[in-house]
Amino acid sequence: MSREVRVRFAPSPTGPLHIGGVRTALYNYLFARKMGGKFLLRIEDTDQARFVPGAESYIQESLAWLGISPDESPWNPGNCGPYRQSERKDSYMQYALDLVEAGHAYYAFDTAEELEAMRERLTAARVVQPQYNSITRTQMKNSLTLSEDEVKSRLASGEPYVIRVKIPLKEDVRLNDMIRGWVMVHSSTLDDKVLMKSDGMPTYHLANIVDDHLMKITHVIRGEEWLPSAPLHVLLYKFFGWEDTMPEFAHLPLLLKPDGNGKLSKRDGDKLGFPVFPLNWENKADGETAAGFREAGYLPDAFLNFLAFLGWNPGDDRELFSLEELIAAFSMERIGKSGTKFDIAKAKWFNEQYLKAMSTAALAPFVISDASKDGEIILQDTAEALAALMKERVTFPAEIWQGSKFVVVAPTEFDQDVASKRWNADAVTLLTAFAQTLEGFTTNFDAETAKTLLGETADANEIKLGKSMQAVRLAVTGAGAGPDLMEIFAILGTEEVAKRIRFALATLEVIS
RNA sequence: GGUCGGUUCGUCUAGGGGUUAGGACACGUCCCUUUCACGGAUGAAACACGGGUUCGAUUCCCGUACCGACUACCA
Repeated sequence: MSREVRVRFAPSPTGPLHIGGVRTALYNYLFARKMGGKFLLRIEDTDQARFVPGAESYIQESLAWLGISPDESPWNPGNCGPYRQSERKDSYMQYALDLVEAGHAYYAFDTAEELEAMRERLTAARVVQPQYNSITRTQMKNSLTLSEDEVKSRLASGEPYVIRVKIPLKEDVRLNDMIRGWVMVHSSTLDDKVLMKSDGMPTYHLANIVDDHLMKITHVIRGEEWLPSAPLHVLLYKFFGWEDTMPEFAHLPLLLKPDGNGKLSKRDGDKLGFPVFPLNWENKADGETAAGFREAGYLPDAFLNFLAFLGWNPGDDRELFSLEELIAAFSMERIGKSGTKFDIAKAKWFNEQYLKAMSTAALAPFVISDASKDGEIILQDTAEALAALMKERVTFPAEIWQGSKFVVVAPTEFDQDVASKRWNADAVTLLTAFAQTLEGFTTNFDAETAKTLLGETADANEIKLGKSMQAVRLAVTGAGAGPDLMEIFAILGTEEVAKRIRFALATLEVIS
């Protein structure tokens, strides 16, 4: 029998959703769509202490921005709710108790101090790995060492306790990871992980397995940092008797720092000057902030495309994929095994490609909005004209207005470097004559006409146009470089161009 | 330290017993051009190391080195 594919993204609301998490969500989404299955989102908020208000809505907004919204989630529940573990709290204890009953788990009463003492003792005795396991549990206070009566009375008296999994002494635990193949570990290297915490909440390991089972998850696609605990999870499925529906595992390679080594972290973004989060973030409680790709000017489709290629490739030379195309091309077999260093230059390149492909009409809102921030109200037509002028030469939408606002706001200052090199007698002659020419010109003034007109004026005055061109640009735009000057002339019109030239003529000093 | 995972140009990667080891980003040069970009062309640039298997290993096996993850009543 083949089950409907159901995958989940299960973040913890402990802060802004990290870019690595976004990629994990994306791969889950792509796989679900590819297989005609469902993509669910489950909030893993079992740690009260680390809960951060606002983090959950941040996750929701991030996924919505990218268009990879889940089929089932706390905000649009399916049949397997609730989708927040805190709201499923009551169900976990019984599963833990079942494990105790079956002899696969036990109560432990050790205090934090006793645990610490044990670790110190073991470290002093040069035991390589101090851990609560099949050896050390015989010396601790738990239902394996205490009498049945004592356990009962401790439980009855309300003494705090945890429930720990009882890892078998000698057993090879193996799992067939979709990305890594067979991975085998010996149970003697595993420790008796806490399943139920003393606050009555389950740990990740318990809640995760129980919920994945209850939510009929068929494939667990998650970061490689979970690989070491995967054997424990396999063991838990076995203890629960759920082996026949145990999901397949796929452990994704990690996103690494661009320089040096290690996992990509928030600090890297701060240090290198680019975001490592999808959206801007601010923690109201402690004032912590983080920069987001959206606000930095990245287009969602470009960002998605970039993210998809961090650890996956389609096997051919194509790089530009829409979300639909990613779904069609995606396959788990083509996910790499090794960690991926994060390269912001490539992200910029993707953004440029998508920007170029966008229509000027679609770009206009960015321009209008940026202009209004400068106190300039511009029309759709103007915004589109500026977008047409700039979109092939910028990385981010904000650079359109930034690089072309001189069209709307006439320059009052001129680039001194350019002026000192180019504002010579020839330039002044040419510009004076050109301004006069423009005055009498009333027919259609397009880029082609402007070019002809300027050329004729230069010829008439026996001036080499090439040498004076930058001065012309300077007079009209205030800068020595920028988009096609003739296109700018066409947008400005004869009157405005003439006016600007006269202003420059009156303002700039001629070099000898 | 232990367990697990990984290792092809600076980066992302394709490939896989016999290849001039391919592409993309970034970088250099040239062309286009009124500037700056875009675009086009082109260049430099990689199989971690040592054994083994083999007629032949970058590819398969073993070891070493290096990198990473994990090693909590966090996920």
